[in-house]
Amino acid sequence: MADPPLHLRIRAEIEGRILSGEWPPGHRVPFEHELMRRFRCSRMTVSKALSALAARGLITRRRRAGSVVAAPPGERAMLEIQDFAAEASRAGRDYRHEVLARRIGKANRPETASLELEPGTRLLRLITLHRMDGVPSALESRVINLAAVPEAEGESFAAEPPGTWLLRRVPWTEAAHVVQACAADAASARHLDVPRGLACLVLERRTWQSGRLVTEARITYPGDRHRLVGRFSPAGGHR
Amino acid sequence: MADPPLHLRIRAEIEGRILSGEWPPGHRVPFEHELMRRFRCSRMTVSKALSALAARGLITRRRRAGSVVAAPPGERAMLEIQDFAAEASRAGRDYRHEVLARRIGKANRPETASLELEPGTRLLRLITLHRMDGVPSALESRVINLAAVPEAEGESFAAEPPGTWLLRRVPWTEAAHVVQACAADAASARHLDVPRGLACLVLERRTWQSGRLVTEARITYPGDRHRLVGRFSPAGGHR
DNA sequence: TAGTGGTCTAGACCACCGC
DNA sequence: CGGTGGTCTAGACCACTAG
Repeated sequence: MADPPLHLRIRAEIEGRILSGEWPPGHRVPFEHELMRRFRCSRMTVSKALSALAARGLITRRRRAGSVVAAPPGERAMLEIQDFAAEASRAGRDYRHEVLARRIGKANRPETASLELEPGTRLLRLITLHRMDGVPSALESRVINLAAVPEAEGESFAAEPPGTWLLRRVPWTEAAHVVQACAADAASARHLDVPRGLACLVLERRTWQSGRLVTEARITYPGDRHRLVGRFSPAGGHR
Repeated sequence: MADPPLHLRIRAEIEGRILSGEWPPGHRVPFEHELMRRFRCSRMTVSKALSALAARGLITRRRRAGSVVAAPPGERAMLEIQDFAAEASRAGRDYRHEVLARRIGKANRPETASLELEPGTRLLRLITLHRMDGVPSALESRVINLAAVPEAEGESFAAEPPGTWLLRRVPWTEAAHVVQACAADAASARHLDVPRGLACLVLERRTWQSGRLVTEARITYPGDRHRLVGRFSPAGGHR
């Protein structure tokens, strides 16, 4: 009859009271020994349930004071960023890319500042056009830190676009994103085959490994051909 | 000398090997009893460490087969969506809003379909303009499900914009977001005081409570005045 | 200072599942 | 079948901190 494990039932009960609003932020959660009595179990079991809730940010636990319902987090959006090839194959479309430019140079002044690089760091700069069924769907301008990914220097990125190549190869520990809308400039409009000035979605992504910048990408999507979407729940899961 | 708790040290060691790439996806993590011997501790302690890694999606645990390093997730962007008032106060700017339109009506056909509502559901429709230091910074078009939030019917939203009001009042369990770029239409351009056709960032957010739609908001930002930003690590934390 | 949560132990039984 | 992880117990000591 008690198919779900006890610690999950304890967790679900408290979670329900918080998410339903019955226990508002600041409300004190029962002490561990109270829950032990109520559920007739050992302290480890209630501790497991409460720790899971704390890990998800639903409650705050303090010694002596007990646990209280945490303030709800600020609003966040979790957006999926599809790999071009994966997105295309799911949609049953043909994906191709072209490397429009590829050159190696040293980080210039603004880059050393904004990317927090050592002066003189060697960078691989790439401009790549992504096509779905032959139609230009995104223009990517990317910088790869050759000090972090030396193998990239010998790579032409003809077979695999740089984003996919890096994702397979370099385990990243941190990423930052900026999303904004921009009018297509002359060069972007030409490559994407859209009118100059068209509203475009620009996604900038920087990726670090243990504090060192691996790559920065600036991807321009024609606004009417691309949407970033995501669905998730406040504490944890996305789907 | 062992200041960090043992279960955290076990977790950190395994985490390090995974994130550094030393243990690629599919690599078998040592069995619990191996870790018990290596760290000279009880099974509960190693189990706690491994469970935390599994909860973060870094490993997959299977009976009999042991634990293996999980495949890295697809790329995701976690973006902060600032509350207007909070954002303004942090930046030391003056925030105000005006409710441009407010009316109650029944869900029309496309809405019942796209929002998964019962036909005839009563909706509160709002159009709100947000200003920073007097300058229009966002135009919001919102629908509130009065079946889910009946108190909204008597609310004028003069003192507090609807997003903030709802966030304080309604605990939500699920949200979906769409971000895209659009050219400002005539009405948006007029309200936002920008040229018609300007590239704008459009954020759509739908929020549910236990499967029932609470609200849908479509917020238009002039593209040159707003950026969505976010920073996070692959397994868990954002900051 | 007393009571809370944080950590840890040394067992135990069980469900699952690859061999 | 046997070994794995999943769960749970009944204790223990300690660090922290509100009162």
